[in-house]
Amino acid sequence: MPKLGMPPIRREQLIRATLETIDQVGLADATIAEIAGRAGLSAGIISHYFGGKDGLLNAAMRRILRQLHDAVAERVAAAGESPRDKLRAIIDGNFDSTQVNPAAMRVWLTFWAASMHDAQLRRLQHANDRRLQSNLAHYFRRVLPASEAQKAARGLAAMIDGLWLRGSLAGGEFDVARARHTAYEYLDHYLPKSAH
Amino acid sequence: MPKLGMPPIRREQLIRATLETIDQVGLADATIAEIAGRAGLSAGIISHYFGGKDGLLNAAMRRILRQLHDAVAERVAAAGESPRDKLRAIIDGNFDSTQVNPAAMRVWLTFWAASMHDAQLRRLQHANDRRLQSNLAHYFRRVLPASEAQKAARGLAAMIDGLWLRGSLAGGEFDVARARHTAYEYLDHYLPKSAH
Amino acid sequence: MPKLGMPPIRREQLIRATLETIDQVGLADATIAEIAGRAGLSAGIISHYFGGKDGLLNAAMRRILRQLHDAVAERVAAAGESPRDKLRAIIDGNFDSTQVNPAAMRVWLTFWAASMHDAQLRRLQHANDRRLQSNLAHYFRRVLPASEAQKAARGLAAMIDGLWLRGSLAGGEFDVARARHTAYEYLDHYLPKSAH
Amino acid sequence: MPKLGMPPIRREQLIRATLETIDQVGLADATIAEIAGRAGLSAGIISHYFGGKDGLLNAAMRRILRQLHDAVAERVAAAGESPRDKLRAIIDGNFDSTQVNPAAMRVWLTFWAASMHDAQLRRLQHANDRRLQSNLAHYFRRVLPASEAQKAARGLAAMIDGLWLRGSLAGGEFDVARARHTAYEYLDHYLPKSAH
DNA sequence: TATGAATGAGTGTTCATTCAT
DNA sequence: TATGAATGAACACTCATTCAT
Repeated sequence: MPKLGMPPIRREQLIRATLETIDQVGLADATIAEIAGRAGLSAGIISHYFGGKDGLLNAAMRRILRQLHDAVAERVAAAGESPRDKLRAIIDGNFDSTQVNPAAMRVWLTFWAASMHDAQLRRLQHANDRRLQSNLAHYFRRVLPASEAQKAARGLAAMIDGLWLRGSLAGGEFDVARARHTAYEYLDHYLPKSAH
Repeated sequence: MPKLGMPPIRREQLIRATLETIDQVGLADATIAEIAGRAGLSAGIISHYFGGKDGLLNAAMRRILRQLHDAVAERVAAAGESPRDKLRAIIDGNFDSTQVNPAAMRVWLTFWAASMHDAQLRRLQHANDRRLQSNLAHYFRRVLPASEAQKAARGLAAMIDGLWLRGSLAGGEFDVARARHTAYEYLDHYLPKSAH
Repeated sequence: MPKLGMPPIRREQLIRATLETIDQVGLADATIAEIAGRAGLSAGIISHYFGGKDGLLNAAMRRILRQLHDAVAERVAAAGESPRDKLRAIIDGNFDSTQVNPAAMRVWLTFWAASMHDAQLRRLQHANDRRLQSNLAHYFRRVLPASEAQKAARGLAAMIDGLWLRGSLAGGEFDVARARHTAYEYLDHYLPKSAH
Repeated sequence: MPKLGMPPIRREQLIRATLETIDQVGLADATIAEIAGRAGLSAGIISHYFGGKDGLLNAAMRRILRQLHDAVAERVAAAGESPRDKLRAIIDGNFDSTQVNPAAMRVWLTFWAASMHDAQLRRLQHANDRRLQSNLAHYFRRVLPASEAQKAARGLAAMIDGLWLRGSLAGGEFDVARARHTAYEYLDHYLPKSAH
């Protein structure tokens, strides 16, 4: 049916329905019938577009990783040129409102847990981890020796993820201001005074 | 031959097998056949002793919560009488080696994610949260006004859980010394100088 | 349910139901629900006993191969000691009434066609082919040089299978007497006069 | 642009793709997507031209029956006028190279098996059987009394099909010369000496 | 004429649960 | 007390078919 250009629309619908379903009923109850139903489509179409449920979950996880990446990239692009500005932009991107709302965090934690026993999801997770760290290390290297920069990047990455997860555990609203403040302090502790 | 006293032994076997299974293959693949197999028992017995899979998972979660509780209680009992000693004992108990090894943390995170969409597990989770907080508040109240004590307890509880989860994310060994140090600092920040 | 000794009975029931189903509705419509229904059992039990549909079909094909083997072995054991007697017994076994009734032949032809595109079934088919031929060659070698024996065995095997299939195509009753007569003539043509 | 004359071309493409698919992957895996893909067309078109998959399979079987019919008719037309020449021509047509190559035989056997449980295909099969036999009987009647002619036709038809199937079972090259020789002998056995 | 998006019935399989022993 | 045979609902997936364009 020459309703051309449907594929990207359908994929989008299905990925959104997947994230919504995981948020609301959890991964264990996220059957393809449930997901397709929320998307207003039939179950069969999931295999048609994503090759199967695994493909859809994979695409859904990629989606939230990409949203995070985009949120960070935007802020970094808009930031000033100093390493400190760039690093603060990375922090801000990670605490973007698209990332720290309750629904997103529930989905994140779900994928996190799932990735512990699913090779494909773990790969995505690790790629994301590495990207955050190398991104941080890139800017630290401008003002710190290589080994110091690595250490600082590792520490800040852990702090960001830690604050992040601490937020998802709290259940209530994520206190962005406070998380940002904590991360900023951590950052300044590693930056040479001259770079402040 | 009735084999008196079998029930507690069987329950123990099955709960251990459940935790081991969740650690190794994940909750999604933790079928009762798999669990019973690891326990060296038949699948049917799970319904016999726990009323069903849900009952077993519930019991397994209670088990790890109780282990945490015991680890804390022991330390508190052995600690000095000052609020600071007691509060440090609570922190130490939470970072006990039975709690921060990779397997235990994997299971914890799994239950954490599951409790987001399972009413029974959520209840256990919340009860545990409240217990930690009221425990902390109890000792804070000895040296702080009620409202201050509440706030301090809430903050320290979040810090403990946060450090804890940050550790499970890191994947490697949990740095107990550092986590304890961070929590101690947080604690001293809230305690009046006179209580140090 | 300690109704001990059920497995072999169930397997038997299911294999019989499979052959009956293939005979009556064909392989394409031989769903596990249909088969299990004819056996008076639930569909799930097939995976339980045979690991899946493939396993059951495999077992069913093995069954008819084994029945053929047994029919031949019995006749050979009861036959006189001369190569001619043994070879005639092999022929007779292949045209045993358990093998040449319409239902059996329909199932045979079905498996034959299926084995053209199914690796597992083809393996069974070939193993059976080789067994028939080596069985024939064994007796031919007593009165013929090796290479001659091979050729004779190859020829007689083809003749047996050919008559057999010709029968299944005819649709009506298999004319055992005529098939046997034809095969005997073929046999005598290869045997040295002294061996008649 | 209506592209006049497309229908017959499309039908041809699809029938060929069907036979090719059945040869290579078997009837069970001959999905319409697979067939349409081999034809370089979309899946929907099959229902358009053949009303559905059944219609296509029907047409494909008709095709191979017609190819056989044509091969026979050609030879009969070119043959001498004696019954013996005509009958030999019918035999030759059945062992035409278009009929006895491995691919054609695999498809034949597949349809054969399928026709055992599919009313439509069985009808085609029987019509073909009857045509062969009445064709043979027609020429036998010139030199034999009616009842004798029927019997001879039935025998020769069975022999032809039998040799044919025996060939498809052998797996290797079909020995046309030998099959023809066997059928000729059978034929001469029934023909009155004067008709040789 | 031909497409390809979409459906939904049907399939094999898994698995928690039941129950006779 | 404990088994393991058996069930049946739920699942992901396949595929012939339909239909708007």
